[in-house]
Amino acid sequence: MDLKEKLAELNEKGCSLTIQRHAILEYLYENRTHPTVEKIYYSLKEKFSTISRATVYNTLELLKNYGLIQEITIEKGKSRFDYEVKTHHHFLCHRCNRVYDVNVEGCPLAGKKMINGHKIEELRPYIIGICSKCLQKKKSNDNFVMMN
Amino acid sequence: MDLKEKLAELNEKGCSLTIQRHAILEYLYENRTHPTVEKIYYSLKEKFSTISRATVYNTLELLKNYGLIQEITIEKGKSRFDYEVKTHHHFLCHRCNRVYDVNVEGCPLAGKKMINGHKIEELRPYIIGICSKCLQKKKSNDNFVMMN
DNA sequence: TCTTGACTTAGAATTATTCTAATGTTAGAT
DNA sequence: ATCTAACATTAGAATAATTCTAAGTCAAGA
Ligand SMILES: [Mn+2]
Ligand SMILES: [Mn+2]
Ligand SMILES: [Zn+2]
Ligand SMILES: [Zn+2]
Repeated sequence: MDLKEKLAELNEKGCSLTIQRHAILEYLYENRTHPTVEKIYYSLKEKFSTISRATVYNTLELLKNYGLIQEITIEKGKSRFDYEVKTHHHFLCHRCNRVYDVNVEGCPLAGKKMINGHKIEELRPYIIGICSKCLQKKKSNDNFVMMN
Repeated sequence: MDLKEKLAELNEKGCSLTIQRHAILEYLYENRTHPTVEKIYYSLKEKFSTISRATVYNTLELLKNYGLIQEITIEKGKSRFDYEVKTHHHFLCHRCNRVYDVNVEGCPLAGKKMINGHKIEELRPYIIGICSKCLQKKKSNDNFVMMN
C-alpha cells in the first residue's frame, strides 16, 4: 500500500490531513529502518522547526489506530514505528540497535484467530541477536561504532 | 529445573547467595504469573521491609545474566520476569494485563542459530489479544476489573 | 580485630511517554 | 466575509519505569 493510498484512506475516514500528519506518514514511507520516536521527531524538526513531541506521539498513535502503521516494541523502553503493517518478524541487534525485517516462512500462528481460548489480535515475533554487519566487524576488528 | 538446583548453580559459579537474592529467586519459583518488577518489589517488601528497588533490579539482572530467569518485555514500558527460561510464547491480554504462557508447536525458528546472516540469541514470541477469562466476562456482563 | 571488596539502601537522576493548558487552524453557519 | 466551535498543535510540566550515586552493611580472610 503506497503513500497516496494511505493518505486517501485517512481522508475518506474523515481524518483531517494536517501538514504534520502528512509529514510523519511520509517520513515512515521513506524510512523503512524502523525509526524510534526520537529519530522521527528530530528528523521532522529539520523541516518543521516548531513540531512538538506531543504531535509526533499523537500522530503515531492516530495512524496506528487507523491501521496505517505498526508499533514495534522490540527494544526495551522505547517504541519504533513501521510503515509496513503486515505481520512480519523483527530482528534487533543488541550491538548496534538496528532493527531488521526477517522473513520467516511457515509460522504455525499465521492466520490463527484463537489460541488456548484466547483471542489473538496481534503477533509480535521478535528475535534478538547480533546482526550480519556486526558479525563482520567483529571478525575484522573489535572496534565498532554504536548507532541508533 | 527446581529452586535448589538453581541456587546450587549460583553458588557453584561463585555468586554470593544473599537473603535478598534467595528471596527473589524463590518468589519467581513460587509465582509463575510473570510478575512485574513493581509486583516483585512490593511482595518482597512484606517480608523484608527494607529491601530496595535497586536490589530488586540488580538481582533480576544478575539472575538473568546467569541464565536462571528470563525477562519478558511484552508489555510496553515495563519488564516482567519468568522462572522458566526455556523459550516459549507469551500472550498478553490488553484488557486485564495478565500474561499467559501458550504452547505453540512447530515454530520454524526453533533451534535455528542464524537467520538472514544474523546470529539468533533469543526468541521473543509475543502475542497480544483478549484472554479467555476476559472473553467470558464480556459475554456475561460488561463490567470487569483491571488487574495487574 | 582490621581490611577489603562485594552487597544493599534511600533517594536523586535519567529517559520515554503522557498530560495540560494555552494557542492556532479550519470548515460550516450566519 | 466574519464568527464560532471543534479539532489540532505547541511548550513545558508531570508521570512512570529504570538506572545511578554515594553512603552504609556485611562477611571472609589476613
Ligand atoms: Mn518491519
Ligand atoms: Mn512464561
Ligand atoms: Zn548490529
Ligand atoms: Zn484478560
